[in-house]
Amino acid sequence: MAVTLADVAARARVSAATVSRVLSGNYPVAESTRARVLRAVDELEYVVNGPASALAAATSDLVGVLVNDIADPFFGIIAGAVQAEMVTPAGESGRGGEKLAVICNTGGSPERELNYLTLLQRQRAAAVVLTGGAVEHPDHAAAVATKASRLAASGTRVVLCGRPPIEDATTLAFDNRGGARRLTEHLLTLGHRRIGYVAGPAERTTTRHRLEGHRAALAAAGVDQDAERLTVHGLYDRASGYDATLELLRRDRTLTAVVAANDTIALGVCAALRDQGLRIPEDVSVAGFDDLPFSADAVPALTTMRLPLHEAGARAGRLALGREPQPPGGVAMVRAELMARASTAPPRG
Amino acid sequence: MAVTLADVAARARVSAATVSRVLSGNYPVAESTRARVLRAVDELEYVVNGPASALAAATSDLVGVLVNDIADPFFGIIAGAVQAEMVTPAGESGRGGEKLAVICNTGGSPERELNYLTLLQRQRAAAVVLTGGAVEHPDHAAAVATKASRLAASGTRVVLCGRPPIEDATTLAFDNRGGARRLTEHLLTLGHRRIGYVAGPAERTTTRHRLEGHRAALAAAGVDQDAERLTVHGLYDRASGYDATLELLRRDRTLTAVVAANDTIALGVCAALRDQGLRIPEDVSVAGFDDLPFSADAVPALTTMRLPLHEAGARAGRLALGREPQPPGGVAMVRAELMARASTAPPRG
DNA sequence: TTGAAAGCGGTACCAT
DNA sequence: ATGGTACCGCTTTCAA
Repeated sequence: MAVTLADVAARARVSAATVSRVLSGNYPVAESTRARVLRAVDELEYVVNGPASALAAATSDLVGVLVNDIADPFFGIIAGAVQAEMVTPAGESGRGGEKLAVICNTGGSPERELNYLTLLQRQRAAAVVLTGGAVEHPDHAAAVATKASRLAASGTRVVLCGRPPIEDATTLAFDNRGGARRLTEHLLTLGHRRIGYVAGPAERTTTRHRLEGHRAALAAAGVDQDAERLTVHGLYDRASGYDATLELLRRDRTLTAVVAANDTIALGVCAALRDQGLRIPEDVSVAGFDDLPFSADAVPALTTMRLPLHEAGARAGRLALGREPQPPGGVAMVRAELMARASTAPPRG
Repeated sequence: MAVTLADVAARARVSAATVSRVLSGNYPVAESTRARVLRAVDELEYVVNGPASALAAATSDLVGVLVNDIADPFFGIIAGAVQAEMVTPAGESGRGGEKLAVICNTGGSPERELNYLTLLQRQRAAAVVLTGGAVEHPDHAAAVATKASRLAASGTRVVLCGRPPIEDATTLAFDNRGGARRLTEHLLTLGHRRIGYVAGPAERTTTRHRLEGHRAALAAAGVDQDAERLTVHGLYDRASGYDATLELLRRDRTLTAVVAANDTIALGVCAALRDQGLRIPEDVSVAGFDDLPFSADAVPALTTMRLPLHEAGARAGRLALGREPQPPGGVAMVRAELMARASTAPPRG
């Protein structure tokens, strides 16, 4: 039905082997035949059969990227950066040098995560990049580790981006704990003492680490007696931030600051505060995490920790392709940077 | 190296053919042997070789989703909805019924778009979903149409979501023109007469259609003499919205409203207005398009046209899988809904 | 209901 | 430098 290698070979009056060599460009071929082959390819509009070559070569040009929520720009930015690394640098042997980044949306579901890993294993993916916080349930963690080892064993590179290291994988770990700690320290330095915290889902590594950093800062300043009561858990979305804030205000109307586990939550926090007639930052200062592009527009007074998502994604992509040297020990820490805007305020009164 | 069908067959004491039948579930197999096979599969932790089966069956379980900018939630929402349709409804023949959605980020580049279409053709994708506005350059349009036909000819379903129809593809066209028209009509009804417009890149269908709708509304109200001068083009991002707004104010400081070609631009517009000391909506009303989740938080006073992105994506996914009947004529129009918030204001003075 | 065997379209080793 | 040719692992007639 479709044009095959053999058709091209016949037209170019060479063997299939030669055509294959021209196309993959990993073997010397006389310039004249090479030209003849390429012309035949063009004339016949030949397109390589991916599955066939993946089968024969025992490896495909797919790279899987797992994300928790593709509608969240946090993951969009990372995924986009990974994918951007997949295109061959200009000037290469133009033909088919690219990998195909497969972005898989797990929705944060452990089952779907494993499911996608299986799917990618089935596709004999060249690499898999797992992004974002991991679910901490022990069974699931073990299952993921097992799958990762199996993938690694079958030649698939495994890269983690934004979650704690596991064996057989290269890791770019985000400094969630340190970032959160410094964020809260910033508020403490401004004089805030009653600080609410809106956390993410309980069983996520990002949730736990950021909360730990926050608590550590409070403890160091000796103002952590109310920490438990001033923490509310929810999802990493706007609605949760909104609801959690109402709950926080119910528990303590005298809060002077609220820290959100990420910027999306922070937006909900701000909306709730506004609806309660509280001004930001005059009445309540708000801090977030990630510094997504719209954060500053949404709330000019928002203070956030900025993670270099684009760079992290790009690096993860290069690691997945084996284009960048492994970090020492297989683990690199990605630092977070404080974006304290001028309008962040000390507590009122 | 890896476990193969033959290994499973041997262990289950059946032929490879039988194992294949059990796994694909499209052929009667005795319950007893079926159980035996499945047990062998589990024991050996067998994972189907995707490329091999794609080669033999001449079709793969990949579905490509092309997006212009994966970091933009507009596309994230659509892509996520498409992907969500790929998982088999619970209760199905659990094993391997799922398709793998491949989200491809073109970055709005025509070359990359074609490139990805080739890549997907090479993978023998089961379907391809093209989302978002199309580039209008005639050569490129022709090239895309050709590729689409070729894909369709080789059994790949082609679905368009948010762009104008082409042959051999099923289309969900967004009502950009009508939506934009109604949006501007809303502002006119409030009494606005000097309305600025921040458009997207000139060669995009979405850009042109939305601008046409805006102009049509102005013309119908007889206030389009300044339309040309009050229109500034840019990219579909925040920075462009910011810069364009400064330019608009330079051209006419007495504007009472600004319409942005999408919500992301609208955020930049708002930021610029704020920085110029103008209040929203007291001094200048702002309207956007798409109503992304964060819009209302960012600017409570923002008026937008909401496109049902999630539903559109879900539907596109079902069309890609052949699970939903073709719309009559192969083209369905997706309506936009006006989200006029209470705080939208009539012009000052 | 099950098995045998011929491909599917490349790849890569071995010759020439 | 080029050709011949065994596979790669699964699907799918065709027979039994």
